[in-house]
Amino acid sequence: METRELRYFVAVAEELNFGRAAERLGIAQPPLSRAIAQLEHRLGVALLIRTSRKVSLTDAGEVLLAEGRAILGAVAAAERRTRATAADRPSLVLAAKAGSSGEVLAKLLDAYAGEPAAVPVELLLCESNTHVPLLDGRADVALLHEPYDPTTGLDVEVLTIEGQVAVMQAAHPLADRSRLRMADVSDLPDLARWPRRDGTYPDGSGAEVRNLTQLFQLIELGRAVAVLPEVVSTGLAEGLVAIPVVDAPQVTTVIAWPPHSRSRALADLVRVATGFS
Amino acid sequence: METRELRYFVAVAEELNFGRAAERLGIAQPPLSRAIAQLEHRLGVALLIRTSRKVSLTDAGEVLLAEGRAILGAVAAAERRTRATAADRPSLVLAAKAGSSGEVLAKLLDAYAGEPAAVPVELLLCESNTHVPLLDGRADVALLHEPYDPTTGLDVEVLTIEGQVAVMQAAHPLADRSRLRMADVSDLPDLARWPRRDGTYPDGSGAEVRNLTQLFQLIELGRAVAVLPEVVSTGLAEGLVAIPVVDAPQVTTVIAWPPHSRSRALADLVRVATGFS
DNA sequence: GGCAGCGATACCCGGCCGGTATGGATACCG
DNA sequence: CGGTATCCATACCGGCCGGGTATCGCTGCC
Repeated sequence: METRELRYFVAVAEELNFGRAAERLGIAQPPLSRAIAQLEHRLGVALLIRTSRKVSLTDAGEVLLAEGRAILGAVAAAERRTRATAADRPSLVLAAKAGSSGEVLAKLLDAYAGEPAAVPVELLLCESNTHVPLLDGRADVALLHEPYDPTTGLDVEVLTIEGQVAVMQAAHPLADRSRLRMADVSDLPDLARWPRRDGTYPDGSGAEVRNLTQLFQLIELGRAVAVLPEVVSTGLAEGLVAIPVVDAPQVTTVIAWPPHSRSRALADLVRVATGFS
Repeated sequence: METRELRYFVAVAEELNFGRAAERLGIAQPPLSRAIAQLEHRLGVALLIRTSRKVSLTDAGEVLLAEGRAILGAVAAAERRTRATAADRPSLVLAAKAGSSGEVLAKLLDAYAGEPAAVPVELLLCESNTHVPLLDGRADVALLHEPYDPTTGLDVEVLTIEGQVAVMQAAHPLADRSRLRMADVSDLPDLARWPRRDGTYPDGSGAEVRNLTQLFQLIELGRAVAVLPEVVSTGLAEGLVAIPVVDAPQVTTVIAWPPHSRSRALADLVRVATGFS
């Protein structure tokens, strides 16, 4: 199986339409049809079900779509890492969620900068999905938060473990409580909703949010309530309160990197990061 | 980057000889030279240093070799899994070390067989490197032992944690001790040596072993001593003794599977496995 | 200095990838 | 119910590129 075939198949599987897929790939439709047919023939497996009006995936096609995406990401990452090594890139790229982990991040960068063999660290601030740049090679290392970020396929070291707090306007009915339980907040009509892994949102009446900036804006406007790691309580904006949620799942901040990394700088950074936990 | 190019590069990087690599690939040497040159040109990166007598890898080449191996494994795995799905393979393939984990394995298979939606489980018994068939798609799930098997890039659940025992002939000088420390055994001249990840053996005078069958034969012949998980003490052969090594690292038996697996049968098996821990 | 080993270069051929034109099936609509 | 738009498959053609053979150039080594 060539990556070209995988690129073609993934495009068709995502578009479920040969014409649009061909356009996206920058080729004409007939060669694409032929390429997919050849791939199916060589695998001896039907990947797509074509009616003349609709294209859908077989079970095998679903599997190959998932595997293919992962492989294409790995190939892109391999190219980037190879080029970065050749260019003797004198910097580490660290991915982190914008607005989150500020304290840990600052301490980490400070501590690492004091290392004898420290190299410049470039920050890649993500809105969410902080693990993605790690998988496709745009970043060398990332700060992730379990259980919210997926860490499958990565090497990780735990940095901090913390409880969670409910953040809301001081005027909120619950704002005078000293502690809360999940049951108190889980049914609130204004509880913010985060997207699931597949990008869809769970049911509910709360605002749909995609990142922390957005979320805090809504909270300050009194339009949302959210349960967040307790580190956010430091430096909370005027008029907001943070109330411990005693039975919320613990949030683990981890430093993560792709397996079989061989960079000295990365090893140093991880050592420093785990050192001051 | 096409997988063809990666196959070619990995072959050359492993052989460090264009002629042999070409032979291994089943093509002539000149097209191989050209393909590698094109790959380097497209990447804009030197991967190999050729003197007319010797080929060696650049740093970038080392990186691409590691990444390339992983990618080729993933591609092979993707093909196998796609075909397996299409064939509606009614079985799970479970990889385990031959001779190890016998008890856990039996309990697991029994418990799973009692599930309502159980499918036949095929066993793939490995001499070692039990994780390899998982990465290249020959197995769906494996029993691994940390810290001895690498689990990077896999999803795992812990099944059992146990101490280790030293196994030796009853006639061995240490055989009458009731407990041992690592210091007692680590310098024994007949301590069996396991291969490292790269296949080479550490220095020492003990026998070089590759699997448990081999090892037990040597121990029964009085030619070796080994430190093994305590589960081996049950059902030990006549004339052998197992003595707890109190400060040996704990061995964790885990059930591992490739990330983003979507099989119902696998999910059931994992649930059953973690259920009776 | 001759030789053997090894990678690079030169050149040719055939297959395959990609293009255009067109056919066939189906849903939709007046 | 016929016309039409949509969409995938087929047919056919041309150019590129991957693979082959022959050969050269370089470098240790006997």
